[in-house]
Amino acid sequence: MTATQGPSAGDGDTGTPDTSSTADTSAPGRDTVAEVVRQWRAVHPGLDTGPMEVIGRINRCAALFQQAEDAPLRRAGLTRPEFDLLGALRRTGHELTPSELARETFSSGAAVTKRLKQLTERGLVERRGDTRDRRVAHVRLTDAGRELVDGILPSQLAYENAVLSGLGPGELGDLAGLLGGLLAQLEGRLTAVRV
Amino acid sequence: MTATQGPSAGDGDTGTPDTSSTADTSAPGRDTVAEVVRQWRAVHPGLDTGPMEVIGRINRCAALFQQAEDAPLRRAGLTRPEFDLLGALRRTGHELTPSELARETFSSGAAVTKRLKQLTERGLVERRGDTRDRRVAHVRLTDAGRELVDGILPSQLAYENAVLSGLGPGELGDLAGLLGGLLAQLEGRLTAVRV
DNA sequence: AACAGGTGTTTTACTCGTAAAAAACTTCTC
DNA sequence: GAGAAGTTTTTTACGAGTAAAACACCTGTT
Repeated sequence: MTATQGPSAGDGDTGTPDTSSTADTSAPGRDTVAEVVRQWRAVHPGLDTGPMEVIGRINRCAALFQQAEDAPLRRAGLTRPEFDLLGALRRTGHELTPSELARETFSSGAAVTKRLKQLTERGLVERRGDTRDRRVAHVRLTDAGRELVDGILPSQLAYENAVLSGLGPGELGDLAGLLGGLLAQLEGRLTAVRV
Repeated sequence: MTATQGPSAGDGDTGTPDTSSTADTSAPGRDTVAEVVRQWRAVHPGLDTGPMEVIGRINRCAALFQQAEDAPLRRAGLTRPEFDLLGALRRTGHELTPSELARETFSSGAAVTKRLKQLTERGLVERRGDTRDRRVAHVRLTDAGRELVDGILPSQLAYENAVLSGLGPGELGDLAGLLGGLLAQLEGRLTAVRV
């Protein structure tokens, strides 16, 4: 979340008139980001804090989600990256090579190698070598692996549902739409942009 | 981003009638999350993927932001957690104890200890012991530390601005508002909820 | 005053991710 | 075909975070 946004990111007051924005629904509890933004502005009065209020909140939300979702997974003896890997195999429905798994889970090849080693030892995935190209491996879920994923998934979704229960269906749809637009742009851009 | 959401999180179609949703159109740039949601639904037709589309996108956006923002920081020789720590000192404007820094940056005490060690060696922060209670330390920015933060901050904000430039000011405000509401609830809830 | 219990900070042991190099192959080119 | 160049996966070395224990110190009670 970058010191820029610290723990919190201001509500409403984004430069746009609050008129349209769901702005400060916030009757009861302002979020942590608001305070951080306030502090930055007190120190650097000229600052344009608009981006900070979006990015800071996204980062903070992500951190809270991760923390929350780790718990149900831990009960199943899995870490999030492990579940990501198993989930990729489950949702694609077919075998994947380590490289494909790396792409699919946004992690490095080395990390995938290590996770596969552990998951194989636990009997959740199996591997077989490619017959044509002996460099590549094909990884698939075992029955136990598939059952584990299918067992976790519903409770995971139920948990996510509970976490978002504060939002009405309209807000949820709005958020999904806005985030989808943002994400499409980020994904299209960040690969091409000189970082 | 949990295997649940994998790399991408579907657009629209959040449980709300598709009428409004950007659904699958897929014209130019669908985001990665959409494909993952589609895959999950193909495998588990009954699934309520609404929450996934929000949480998956938030997680993915956060990952992309972090990756993008790391670059400018690296140029200054700092990691994000280090910058978070310095930023906390800068924006509060006064000394903080290690525990306060841990709270402020959402990290563990042990992590703060290690970072302080490095930042002290680099001459960016200083520490002094409390005179009344000799357990506690007080940490403050050195001149070099303050200058470093102030030097990085504008470029960091400019960078964030560029990254979000695809959004109109209205959308940006809407997003900030919705996220603020969500975050306020998460922060109010997740501490009290039985995880 | 002594001690039980609490708090602030650091240390220890360990896990996990990463970048870079190494291995093991394949494919292209001459 | 032999060797250069590229690919897929694994290994190695290391940096960074965490949980739990250890330290160091304070405070309230008796």
